[in-house]
Amino acid sequence: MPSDPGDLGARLRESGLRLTPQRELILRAVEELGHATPDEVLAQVRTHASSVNASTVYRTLEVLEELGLVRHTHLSDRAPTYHSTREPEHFHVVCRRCGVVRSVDPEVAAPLVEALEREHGFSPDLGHLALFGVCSACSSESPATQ
Amino acid sequence: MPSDPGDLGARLRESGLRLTPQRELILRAVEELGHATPDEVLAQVRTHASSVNASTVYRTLEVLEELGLVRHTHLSDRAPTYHSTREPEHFHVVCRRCGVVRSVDPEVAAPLVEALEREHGFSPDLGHLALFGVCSACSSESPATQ
DNA sequence: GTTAATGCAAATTGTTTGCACTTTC
DNA sequence: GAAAGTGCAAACAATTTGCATTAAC
Repeated sequence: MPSDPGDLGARLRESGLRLTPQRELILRAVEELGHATPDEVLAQVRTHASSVNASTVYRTLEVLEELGLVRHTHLSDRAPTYHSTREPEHFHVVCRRCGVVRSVDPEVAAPLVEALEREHGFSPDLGHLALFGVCSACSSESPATQ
Repeated sequence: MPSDPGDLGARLRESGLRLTPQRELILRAVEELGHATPDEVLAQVRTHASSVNASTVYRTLEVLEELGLVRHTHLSDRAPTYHSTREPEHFHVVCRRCGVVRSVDPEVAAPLVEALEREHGFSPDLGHLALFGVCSACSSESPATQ
C-alpha cells in the first residue's frame, strides 16, 4: 500500500506547502510500518534513503497530521505512534501484560459515542483512542496477576 | 477530603514499606488537586512543606499507584495526571478546543466493555481511559474548525 | 528569486538513576 | 542498627527551537 505521491503533493499545495523527498519518504515509512513512533519512522526512512534528520521527522509528522494523512495515538506511556489514515478508521486495544495491540472497528463503541453525545454533548474522537487492559490469552494464563 | 494517614501507613506496612512525611504530603496533594501532573503535585506539596525533591515525587507516585491509592491517566500529550482512588471510579473526556476535562461514570461505557469482552476476549481498564473530542460548548461555537 | 523546508546543534521537558546521607521501624 | 527512603546531581529520552543553508516553486 505505498503512498501515491500525487496525492501528497496535491494536499500540500492546497495549503501552500511544498512536496519534498523527505515528506514522501516519511509518509511512505508510516504506511509501511502500520504503527510507528517517530524513532521507528526515522529508522525505516533510513533503510530507503541515506538519511533524514530527526527534527524533520517530527516536523513532517506534524504537517502530515494537520493534512489528515496520518494520525497518532498513545500505545504506551512512552512515545506516540503514527499510522496512515488510509487504513479504515479504528481504535486500539493494548494488553498490559503481553503488549499485543489490536485494531477494533469503531462500530463496537457506537453505543458509548451516542451516550456521550446525548448525555454530555461530547463528541469523542475514537481515532485517537487506545484502551488498555488484559487480552484473553493473558487473562487465562494468570488471572490473579494484574 | 484529606487523606487518612492511618490508612496510608497501614497500606505501606502491609508491603514492608515505610510511612514518611513526604509520602503523606504527596498523597494529600494529589487528593487536593483532583488531577495533577508530577510537577503540579510538587508545587502543591511546596505550599505546605518547605520542600520535597522531584525524584521523590516520581518515586512516591509510583509506590502509591502500586498500592492502589492513586491512578494515572493521560489528559494531554504531555505529562500524565494522577488522581486519588478515593474518588469513585470514572474515566475522562477531554475537549481538544477548550481543554475542559470531565469525569464520566464508567456505566456509560458498559456496552463497549461487554462487547470487547464478548467479541475480543479483552477486558479494558477504563480507569486509565481518556477520550479526546469536542465538548458541546465548543462545537456550538465554531462547528467547522477542528 | 522568494519563501518554505531541512540539517544541525543547542535548549527544553519530563523522567530515571547512582550513590551518599538520613530516617523509619 | 538494618533497611528503606530521600536529596542531589548527573544521565537519559523524547521533543522543540534558532538559525544558517538548501531546495521547491
